[in-house]
Order: sequence, then C-alpha cells, then structure tokens
Amino acid sequence: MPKSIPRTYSSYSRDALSLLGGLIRIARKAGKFTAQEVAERAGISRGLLQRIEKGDPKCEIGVVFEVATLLGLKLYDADQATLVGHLRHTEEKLTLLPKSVRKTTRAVDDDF
Amino acid sequence: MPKSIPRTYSSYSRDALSLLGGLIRIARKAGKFTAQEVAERAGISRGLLQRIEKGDPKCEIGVVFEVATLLGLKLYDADQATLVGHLRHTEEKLTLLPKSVRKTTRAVDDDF
DNA sequence: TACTTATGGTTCGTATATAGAACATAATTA
DNA sequence: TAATTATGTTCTATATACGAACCATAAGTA
Repeated sequence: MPKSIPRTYSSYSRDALSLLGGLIRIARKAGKFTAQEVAERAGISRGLLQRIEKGDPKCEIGVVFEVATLLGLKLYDADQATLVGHLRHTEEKLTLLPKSVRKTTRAVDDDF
Repeated sequence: MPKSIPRTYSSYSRDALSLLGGLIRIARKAGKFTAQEVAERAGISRGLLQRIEKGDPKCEIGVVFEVATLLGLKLYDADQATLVGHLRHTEEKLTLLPKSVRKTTRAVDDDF
C-alpha cells in the first residue's frame, strides 16, 4: 500500500451507508438494546458499532451485515424471491455470460 | 487490536455477501467491462475487486457500495420509496425514539 | 435536585486489509 | 493451431481499521 489516495464516495453510496446505519440504530433502540450489548453480541467493540451506525464507509462489510442481521434487518428485501432463490438466479446468469470479457479485440478495421 | 478473535458470520450474512458480489460480477460482465477497467474507475486494485466479487466479508463497505453504484446496481430496492425518502423516514423514527436506552433501571424489586 | 448510565469522542498499539507486482492458468480470437 | 488477453492467485510492504482504555457530556431515574 505505497500510495495513500483518499477514497471518494458517490452521494448515492454515502446515502446508502447512512440509511443502513440509521436502520441499524433504529432497530437497536426499538429492541431496547444498549450499544454495549449489541457490540458484545456481535463480537465487536462499542466504538466500531458507533461507526457503523454513523455510516462510516471504512468498516468491514461483513461486520455491518452481521450486526444488521443480528438486529433482524432484511439485507435484501425479499418481497417475492428468497435470498437463496436470488443466489441461484445469480449463478444461472453467471453461467450464461462469457467467462472472460474480451476487449476491443484489436482487429484489422481499427484504422479508420 | 491486541486480541485476534476470528470473526464469525451467520449464513444469512454470508449469503447476502455472496449475492451482492455475484450481482456486481454480473453487472460488470453485462457491461462488458474488464476487472481492470472497473477497478481503475473505482480507484481500487484488481485484487480487491476480485475479493468483492467473491463476497469477502473483510472489505470496506464503502468500496463495495461504490463499485456497486458504479455498475448501476440499486443498493436499496426502491420499489416505492426513494432512498432519500427512506432517509427522511429514518430520521423521523430516530427523533421519536429515546436518545438513550436505559437498562433495567436497577430498581428495588430486583431481589426476588 | 443528585445519581446513574448511555452515548460520543478521543488516543494509542497492533493486527490486518490493501496496492502493486509477479506469475500461472484459462479463455477468446485470428 | 498459435497468439493475446482476462482472470486467478500468491507475495511483500505499508497504510489503516480495529480493540481497549480513557474522559466528557447527555439523558434517564429516583
């Protein structure tokens, strides 16, 4: 990690992070859990939970998802399709697509 | 970080991560982008993009969201409510809830 | 009011995720 | 088929997220 380039995020991503963090906070308060309790059950520090609830982009996604799951949040609004169904669908799509994305194929008619 | 406790993830979280990574990969291939291209546009390394597409829990959530956004994925299936609307709703809920979760209030009738 | 507890914000040391390069393999094209 | 390119994987050095221990403030309770 030689270069230290500060990361930038689109407003959409930041909004999504804030939303997810806010939902987590709401779920925690709705369940009458203290930050300490949730942090312990999730196996993380209270400080990290605070960052998660704030929507800090620099958190492990696995931990964020785990906390959300712990509090009963649905990560994927499975209105009709279940998560597993979604996964199966994903795999199907992947098998149909070419395994490598071949670029402009440096062909002959490139000299126009 | 003195102690090194390996993190554990619920199957639901792992499925969600795999799903998100798979959707990202599908979107990338559908758009005919090479991993190199997407990584460059996202300002990350190709190796990190691979881990993201694999659903590695130990990635910054901000980067994952950013890549997803870059490829046009909707992080929150805004069937009816927009993201911003969701956010407003979140804030409303938060203002209604007590700001601190007060625990069992260590009262008198605790000696049963 | 005073008391208790939750929350928010530091700082510091360390475990670890990351970038970058290198290499091998797989996949597509001519 | 050969040639080219994408992908997958491993390695090392470094930037940084994390846990832990603080303190200050806010918020709920008696």
